[in-house]
Amino acid sequence: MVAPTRARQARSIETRARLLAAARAVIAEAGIEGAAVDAIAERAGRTSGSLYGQFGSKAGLVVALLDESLDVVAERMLVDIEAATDLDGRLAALWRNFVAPPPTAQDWLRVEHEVWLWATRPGNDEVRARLAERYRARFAALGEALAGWAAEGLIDPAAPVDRLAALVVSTLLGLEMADRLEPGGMDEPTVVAALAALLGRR
Amino acid sequence: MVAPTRARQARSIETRARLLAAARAVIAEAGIEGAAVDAIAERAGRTSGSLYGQFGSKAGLVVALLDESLDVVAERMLVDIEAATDLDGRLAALWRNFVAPPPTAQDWLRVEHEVWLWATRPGNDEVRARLAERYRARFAALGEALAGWAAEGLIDPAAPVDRLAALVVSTLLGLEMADRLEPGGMDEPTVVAALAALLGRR
DNA sequence: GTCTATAGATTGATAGAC
DNA sequence: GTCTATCAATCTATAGAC
Repeated sequence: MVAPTRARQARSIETRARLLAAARAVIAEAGIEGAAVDAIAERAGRTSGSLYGQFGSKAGLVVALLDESLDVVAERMLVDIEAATDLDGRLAALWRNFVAPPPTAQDWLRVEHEVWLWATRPGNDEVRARLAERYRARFAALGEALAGWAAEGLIDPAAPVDRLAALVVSTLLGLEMADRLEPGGMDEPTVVAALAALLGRR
Repeated sequence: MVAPTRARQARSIETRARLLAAARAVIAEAGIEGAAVDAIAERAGRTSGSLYGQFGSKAGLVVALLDESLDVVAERMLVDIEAATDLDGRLAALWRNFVAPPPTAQDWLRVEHEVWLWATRPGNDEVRARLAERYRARFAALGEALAGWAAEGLIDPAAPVDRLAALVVSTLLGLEMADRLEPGGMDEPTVVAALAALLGRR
């Protein structure tokens, strides 16, 4: 029989997706250590048993979440960057897409922040290595886009472009925290000006 | 009798200091949720009972740690800034003092990062408000120093100085994470150049 | 103010049925 | 692959002696 197997597979895939989405939401609220596996499973409409079947452990779930989150955030950044026409528009889009809208609960950047801090704790060395590796790849891609900006004559970077990309992402994470500490405390013009200065606006 | 009371007070003060130092170390290693009160008390050479006697709860301890940490970090920043003679020297000192030396375990900035993330979680609103208030005061002080730089003609800031201070501290926190993810990945010249660009070097 | 002892709740993870 | 049931470990916090 093939059909029942297919149906099983489909349900398994959906379970995985639901657990990842639930983990993102719960971790954004409570942090990684504060997110109980039962709470995650319950929000996903499953039980903790299925979580262990899918990911083996809580750490395994977090790593899977890390992989997914990194891809999504990186792709969104690139889309934002290429959609806008001028430098200010591009930088504003970058900022707005990740920090501004708390109603739709854009938990992506927040979760990335939690995972980053978690991965850099002593003892999580394998995870940190994996995360560092993935970030290198992301910085390279973002660096290419920035090289394009430089070719267009929009910016005049002082540092190598891939290092510049690391600088931009780090700054965004820091600014995201400042904005969360005091919502609205970081207004868009200030952020855009800061990023433009970092990139060496022409 | 007065002497025994004095001795009691002295021991109480020492207990408080030891618990705070132990909390800093354990939280830097394991995060806030991952730091067990027994582990903190044990490292301080006390028991969890004394912790509750001093701080009432684990959250109370973290808040006390937050207050102390904020003061120390802020004062160090100002000292660094005023010790150096030129702009690059000042910015390099800022960076070096907090991120570079992991042997002596400068856990301050790391703990501040953990606390910041913790305080901005939903449900910790009172703590977040307190932290935001304290940061406002710190940013004002750091802003004054930056205003001095501007008066000296070292920088030409695009944003108001207190907002600029928030920008600098946020960026430092972001860069600290990048450096921790890949130690040495953020070299000092790049960081100094980034901060100088942010401040509007003349 | 600090200790010992312990309560009471919650945690991550496993075993076995289906 | 998912569920039910459950274990052992760990956690925060409290009570009472000193």
